Amino acid sequence: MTGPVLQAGALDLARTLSSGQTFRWTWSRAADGAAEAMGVVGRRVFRVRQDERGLSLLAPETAEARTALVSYLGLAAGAGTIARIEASLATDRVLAHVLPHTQGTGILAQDPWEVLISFIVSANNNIPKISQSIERMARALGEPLDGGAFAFPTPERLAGAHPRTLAACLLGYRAPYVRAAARIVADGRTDLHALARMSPGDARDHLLGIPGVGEKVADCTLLFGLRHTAAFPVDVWVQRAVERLYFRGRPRTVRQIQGFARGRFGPLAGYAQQHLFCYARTRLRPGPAGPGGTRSRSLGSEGRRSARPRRSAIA
DNA sequence: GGGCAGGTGTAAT
DNA sequence: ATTACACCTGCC
Repeated sequence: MTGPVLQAGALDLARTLSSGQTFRWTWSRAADGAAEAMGVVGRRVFRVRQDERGLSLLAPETAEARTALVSYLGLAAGAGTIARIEASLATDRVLAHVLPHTQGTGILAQDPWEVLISFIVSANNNIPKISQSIERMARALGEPLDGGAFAFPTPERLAGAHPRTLAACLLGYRAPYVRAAARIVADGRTDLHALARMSPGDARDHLLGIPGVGEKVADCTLLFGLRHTAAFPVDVWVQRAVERLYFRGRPRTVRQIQGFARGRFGPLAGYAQQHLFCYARTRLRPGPAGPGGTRSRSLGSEGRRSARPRRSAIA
């Protein structure tokens, strides 16, 4: 029996957890075909499921865990928040066509420390390897949890890690950045919770002073860790989507795209970014990928008639 | 086997 | 302020 259903509103669990903002969730197929997700949040190992009945927490079965999950999923402000935000975004002509493919994508309330390190690791990297590196860091340096899982390492543990340990996590040339960032946080030069109380601009400036943190990683930390929803991280996918959908495929600099996003989406830019990112990942992907064979190469505002190809939900 | 993957640091203009 | 380049590593 699945436990009581949570008030998820319009949240789409699969889309949210696979939208590139977190790297610690895996998927499995339940006996009845529904997708179940397992992930480490803080010191808890969550098992979550979403089907026709709604969203349910399979484990841990405690009231505290339920509260923590609701908070983590960004539902603390109320289950209707996502629907309201999407209604607002839909007033944008382009997003109105994007949203049918991406609706339900929420923004998680993650630990800014974990977000910071995860996105330092993400630089010039690919998603499977990012997940693998993070998993190895947890296994090597994190607190053991139930079920053979491990918590994300603390700043102190990561700062004190032997270079060989970090090398075994396949961090490559990012290892010194991870180490330096961990030291800065561990010794208090950066107080991530204090950053949460600063203005987004000041917090961003501070983050940019951390080794391995450029504009993209700083904006990801602002958005996913500090919940500054005006932040607009521009990665290659978002850049691609904005150029295609808003500039007729003409190249734009990251600077131009940031300025565009700020003016066009304002305080909801972060949400717009999530939808554009998901859209690009599922529909603007060049070349063949996945079991379905070749993907459509057609780009731009055409090609939005058929249902999107169901990506196998394996993280 | 060269290129690429959710960028950043550095050295040049 | 902008541009070019190298970069661990696994995968195609």
